Amino acid sequence: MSDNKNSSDTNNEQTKSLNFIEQFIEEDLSQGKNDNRIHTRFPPEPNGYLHIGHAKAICLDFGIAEKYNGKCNLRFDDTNPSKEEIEYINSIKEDIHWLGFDWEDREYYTSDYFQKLYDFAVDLINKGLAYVDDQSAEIISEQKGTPTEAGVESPYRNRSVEENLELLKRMNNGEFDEGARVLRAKVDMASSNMHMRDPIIYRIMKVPHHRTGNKWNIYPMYDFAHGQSDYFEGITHSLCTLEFEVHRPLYDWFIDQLKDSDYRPRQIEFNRLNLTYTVMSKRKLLQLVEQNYVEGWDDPRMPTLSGLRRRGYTALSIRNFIDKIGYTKYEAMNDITLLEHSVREDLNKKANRVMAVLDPLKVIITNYPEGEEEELETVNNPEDPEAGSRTLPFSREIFIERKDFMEDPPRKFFRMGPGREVRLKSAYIIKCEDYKKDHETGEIIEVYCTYDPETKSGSGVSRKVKGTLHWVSAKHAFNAEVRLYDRLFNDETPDGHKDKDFIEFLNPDSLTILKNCKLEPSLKSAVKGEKFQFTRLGYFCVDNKYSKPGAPVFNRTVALRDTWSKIKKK
RNA sequence: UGUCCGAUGGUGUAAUGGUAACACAGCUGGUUUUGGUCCAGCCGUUCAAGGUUCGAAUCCUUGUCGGACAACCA
Repeated sequence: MSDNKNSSDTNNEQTKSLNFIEQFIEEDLSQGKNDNRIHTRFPPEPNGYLHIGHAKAICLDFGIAEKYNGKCNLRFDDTNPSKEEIEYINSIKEDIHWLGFDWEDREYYTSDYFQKLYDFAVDLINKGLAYVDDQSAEIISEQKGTPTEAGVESPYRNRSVEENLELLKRMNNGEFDEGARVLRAKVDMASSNMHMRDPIIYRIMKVPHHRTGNKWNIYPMYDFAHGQSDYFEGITHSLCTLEFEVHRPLYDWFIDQLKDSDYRPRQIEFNRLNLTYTVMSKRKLLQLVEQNYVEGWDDPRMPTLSGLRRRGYTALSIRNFIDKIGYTKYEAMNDITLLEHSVREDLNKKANRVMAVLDPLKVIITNYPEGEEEELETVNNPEDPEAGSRTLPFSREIFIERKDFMEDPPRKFFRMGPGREVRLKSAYIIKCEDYKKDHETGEIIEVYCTYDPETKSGSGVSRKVKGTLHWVSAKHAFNAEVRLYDRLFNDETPDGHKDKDFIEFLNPDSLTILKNCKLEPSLKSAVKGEKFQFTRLGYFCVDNKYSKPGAPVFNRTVALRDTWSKIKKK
């Protein structure tokens, strides 16, 4: 099964209304801006793994380029060598490809532009638009003012061009300690926009960079690098999240000093992805990893792309989900059930149905000849005729799900109980004649049934019975580990409480490991990443970390919709 | 007491001056050898008040509520 197969879902754009970004772009196109060229970029910082919120940006950046016959660059925003690692770069590239996008040969790094940015800084100094400030971070911060009060100008603001040039050179030579001096743009300390109050554009960091080594002792701030990098790359539309809206005037100010034509990237901000029952900030995800609340960035409970992939989510289901939630300027909270719906929708069409009993209860069919066995045919996927069929071994002793038997069942329980008849899926109708119980513990040990040989599946003889159960032949089943995942948090907005830390809302039952599951023999050869529907239970995927050849470990991606559990609650 | 940005069912989006639509969730019921899938049905006078207009979710004004902004992070 391929994750990246495009279905018609992604191709019905002609009937779909444009989002506000596409509208802006089509306006620009109709006005002939940038010679009708469309060029976007996805600019991650390589300081963590990509999560589903990044996927929203990726789908937009690459999607817009695809839709309008343009290009999308991948650019690593690597301006802070103290936080960034090559491991992250590799995972980011893998995740983008997995989602089904490609940047061809346009893999760029902000560090590629360090020299150009430095030259631009020198240029600003020469124009009297930048200065070296000798004050400490604390003092600079105090002088910045507040959103309602203007800041005050630094005493170093009007140094001579020569002195500024000299000091910048010495900063970069490593002659000063980290934090001793910074380079600031000379904009407006009284601006109502805090970002315009003489922002810091270079700081001293005596840290080797993963690409430039020890060449630099000063590194540009993000705000001094990002907009210009877009400009250097000829980006026409810089799409980013809402919080950068207030940065836009500063980016424009820098480009004003830099540009030599009418061209300038147009920044458009959209809402970030928020999901119920999870957290999305990289800082918080990093905390979950570092403090071992999860097993790593790719823990199947994480909203990271590697986590979702390991959980069994398909790339298409994530893309469809993102398509459904849309892009607006309203800070929305998206219901996780829509993501779950998207993966069920995709897997329903693609995943073969198989027999797996997670909590086994033995059933002995007393009138089935001892030692006899037969192969019963079963359809692989009723939603996909192409999927064909296979056979299932059947014999006198089988396992059913413990929950499918009740000693004293209520009226609406359509499963097995004393004297009741149920169908075994793709096999026979059986009737419960008796059962053995451990009176100490109350545990049901075995159930004794008779089968009706006339009711074999496909024989045409079928009485109406209310329930159909999944099962595996005891003799042919093999034991496997199955991991049931639930939501990582039991609160809708774990990081939305002012007085409580999000860690307090961790769901203690987010992972249940079952070691004694009975699986049909065909599953023995399942390969890493392969996806199935365990009949009546949910969608499961072969774990790519713990599985061994011949000994697959299964992750539950998502349970099937469960009407019975709702009836039970009433 | 600042600047910027928002507000349409429980949730997310659409309607771009002309009958408020779609999806998810929830609730009914039907089909079913998965209590799955599928099918049918139910669930909103668009934050408020004024204005413009034959006509306003849409345009204007004022207000209310929410978010962002004061890292040598990105």
